[in-house]
Amino acid sequence: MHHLSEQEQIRRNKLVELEKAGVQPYPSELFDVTFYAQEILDNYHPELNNFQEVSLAGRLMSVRVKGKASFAELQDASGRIQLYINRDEICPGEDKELYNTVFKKLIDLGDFVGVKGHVFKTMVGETSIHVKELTFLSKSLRPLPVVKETVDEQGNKTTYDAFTDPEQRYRQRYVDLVVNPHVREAFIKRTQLVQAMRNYLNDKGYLEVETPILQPLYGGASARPFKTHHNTLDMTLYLRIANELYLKRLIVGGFDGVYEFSKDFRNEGMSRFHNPEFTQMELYVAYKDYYWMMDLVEEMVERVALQLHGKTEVQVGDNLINFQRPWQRFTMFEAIQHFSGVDISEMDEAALRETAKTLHVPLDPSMGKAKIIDELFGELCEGKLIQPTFITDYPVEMSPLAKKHRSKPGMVERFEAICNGKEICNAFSELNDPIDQRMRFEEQLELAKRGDTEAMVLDEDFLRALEYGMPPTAGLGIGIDRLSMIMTNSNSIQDVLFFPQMKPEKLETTKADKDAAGEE
RNA sequence: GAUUCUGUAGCUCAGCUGGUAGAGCAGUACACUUUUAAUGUACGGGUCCUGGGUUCGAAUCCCAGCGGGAUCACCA
Repeated sequence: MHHLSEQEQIRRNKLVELEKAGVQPYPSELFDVTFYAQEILDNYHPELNNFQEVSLAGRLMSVRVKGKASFAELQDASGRIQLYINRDEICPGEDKELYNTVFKKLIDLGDFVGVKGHVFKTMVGETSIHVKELTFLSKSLRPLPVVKETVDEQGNKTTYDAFTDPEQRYRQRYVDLVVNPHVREAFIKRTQLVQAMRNYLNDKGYLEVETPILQPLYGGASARPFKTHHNTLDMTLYLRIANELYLKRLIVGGFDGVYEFSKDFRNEGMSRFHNPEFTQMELYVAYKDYYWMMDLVEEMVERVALQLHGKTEVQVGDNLINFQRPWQRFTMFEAIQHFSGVDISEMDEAALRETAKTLHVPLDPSMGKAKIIDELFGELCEGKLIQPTFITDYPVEMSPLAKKHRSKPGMVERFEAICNGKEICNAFSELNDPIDQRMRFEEQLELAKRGDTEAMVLDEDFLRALEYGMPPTAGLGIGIDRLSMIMTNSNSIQDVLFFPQMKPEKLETTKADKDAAGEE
């Protein structure tokens, strides 16, 4: 138990006083809610005389006592609406305790109440609930930050004492959500984004599936995994870094379109674009290739933008991004030529190194040809690609699960979509030649031997599946957090994750902490 | 991981070249029956992130640590 502040102690005292006054601070029975605040604000018209019997519940966010009548604001899941509470209306008889003691003394900002009454407009024109019945629903023992707002004649909002400290906002997201309505909006948009994608994929007839998160071998991406241990089996398990290899097994098994929204885990650095656990949507469709998949991505993302914003344009920082089809398409070489003026498509490693030097792109001596090309692209192009753009045809060395290009030696049939200077998806014609796949895995093993901690591991069972035969397949991975950042104009991944990963704060040690420590 | 900024009341913040800690909101008490950042009067509230050091004296200066933000590097 932490040390109680003066205000917390006062609220605890009020809890006792409420019970003495015969008011349950945490009643059990349901409270029947018939309307949301926003519905009333949107649809109430005095001449229609509508909303004459309403029942709402929520948190009291402000109270202005004016003697025997008071104004308060009730915040429910939809928004805020003003309450008008008149002493003699909620206390029709001789006993005025509900108003004088319970409402005026024992109810605090943040407490949950239910109200019944009718809607009207005050003299200054504010749509309000004329409260006839006030029901106490739940006591709040900690004071919430009090954020105030004014709106001038032009409709410009000025906020006072906004709750802005990022650390507190992320650690106590519940508080952030209560007092910062824009935060709630961003998360609703994220959910709508996922729903729009799911609806799109379901309309196409693809099957949403679930594959293991705890895996004996990790694969499908180049990344370091989290490692854990299963006690009964006494074996090491890894948290998945991607779901690619399991989904392809399902294509082998005869499903011809499968997708999964998956939490993946990568044991790597954190930044405003990286959280240790993040969400991807991966999709695999049989008998298709990467050109087909590009069309799908365009259509799906355009549809997401339309569903979230009602238009294909989305403001992201200083950029207005337009998701309308078709998107620009560049091969990697074309993109580099476009932004640097240099055609590197026929260059060997030495010439590439020379080019990098003249373009001031720093290189590491250990980098091979493919890595240099990737570096050139990353340095010269990626940040400049603001409008959604497909970059196609990557060096084979960097894509061990992608099919070799049908006509360009040394390349694979792969594309990424870049938007606002960042990758939002990665896709390819899937490698389904089991002999080629085995060789690619073996090359990864070589990389690992040379110290590459992110090299892929060889998955015998996956190869066995491929040997039974997998149809030509197009595969896609799309970063949901990244796409959410764009669609909600968020500058940090922490703004699209309810509970971003943080170092533990100093709270009193709990029993669970001690147990966990004891087991190590 | 590097650089840099930052940590003071429940919240948002001031606190200068070191001298017993301040404001607004929130809280408490009183007044006020259509107010709206309600208003008026009075009052209470602090581990100045933690630990060392310098000093007669540290929120302030120095060192170390912890948390957070931003930028950069690796990665989705």
